[in-house]
Amino acid sequence: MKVSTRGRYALRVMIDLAEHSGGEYIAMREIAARQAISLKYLERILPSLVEAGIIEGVQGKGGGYRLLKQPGEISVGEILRLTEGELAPVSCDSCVGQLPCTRTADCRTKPMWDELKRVINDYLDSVTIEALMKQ
Amino acid sequence: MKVSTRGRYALRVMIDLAEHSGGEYIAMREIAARQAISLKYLERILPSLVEAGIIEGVQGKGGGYRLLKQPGEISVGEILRLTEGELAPVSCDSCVGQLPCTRTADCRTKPMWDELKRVINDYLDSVTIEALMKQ
DNA sequence: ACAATTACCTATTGACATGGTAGGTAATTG
DNA sequence: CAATTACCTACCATGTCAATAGGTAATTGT
Repeated sequence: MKVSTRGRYALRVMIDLAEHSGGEYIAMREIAARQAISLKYLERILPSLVEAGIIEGVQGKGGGYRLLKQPGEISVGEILRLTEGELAPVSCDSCVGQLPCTRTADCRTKPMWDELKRVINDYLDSVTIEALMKQ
Repeated sequence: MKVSTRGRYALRVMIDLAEHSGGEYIAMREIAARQAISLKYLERILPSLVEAGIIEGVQGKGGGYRLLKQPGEISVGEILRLTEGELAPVSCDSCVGQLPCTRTADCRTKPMWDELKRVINDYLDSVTIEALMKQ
């Protein structure tokens, strides 16, 4: 039941970008230094955020990254789903599709896991990067 | 962000015990067979539940396990905390104790993680074994 | 006495995920 | 020409998960 560094680092980058952006591009090297995160490691985390259209990366001298959306319009849930994968506490694919389920007692817990997933996602979707900045 | 088999198995055992108990003791071998879980593996999961006074184990012929509380008085959160450890999405001990925190941006996320933990625990504490049985 | 059963211990294994490190090429831009 | 992202491969060390295996001891009903 842990969120890994991928997701936590991504959040820190988003906050950093939001705080230091006046529209110009920010080199990832700066952020890596500021946040004390390996540049190479960050390099492997960011593409999913670019792909999703949340940030933009520009090559060349003076290039770097920039937010494409307002901090108030980016939710924590969004970032974590992109970097961590689905925020589901249990991956219960084993039951899905094959009915009747072979593990009765196990599937009796499925509605609860589904609801837990909903609770988690609802909360994380309600928090924005902007809200985090104001802490 | 996953709940491991330890917690999931423990829940299945609790449901099984609740369903098959008329006060008598149930051999763990029966449950292992019924739930298709390795007996040896179960043997290592149960002690924490015994220690917490949720179930009782009796040795000797005719012995086995039994619930010590009503299914309606045992919460899922309780079982998972005993078998999985603390249900916190982030173990942010690094900041605690040392002020001022060295990672400003990271700690800006702490209140959110705390709240997420609360949300998760609140939900899981609201669901009882009895409720699961009725699914 | 005997069989059943939990209680408790150690050790090992295979698979997988995590959290990086290292090094390179290509493309783009001021 | 230098800076910078984009994208790639490969590797590694550590830890966790999910068991498996085997044993001893203690307890209990019959």
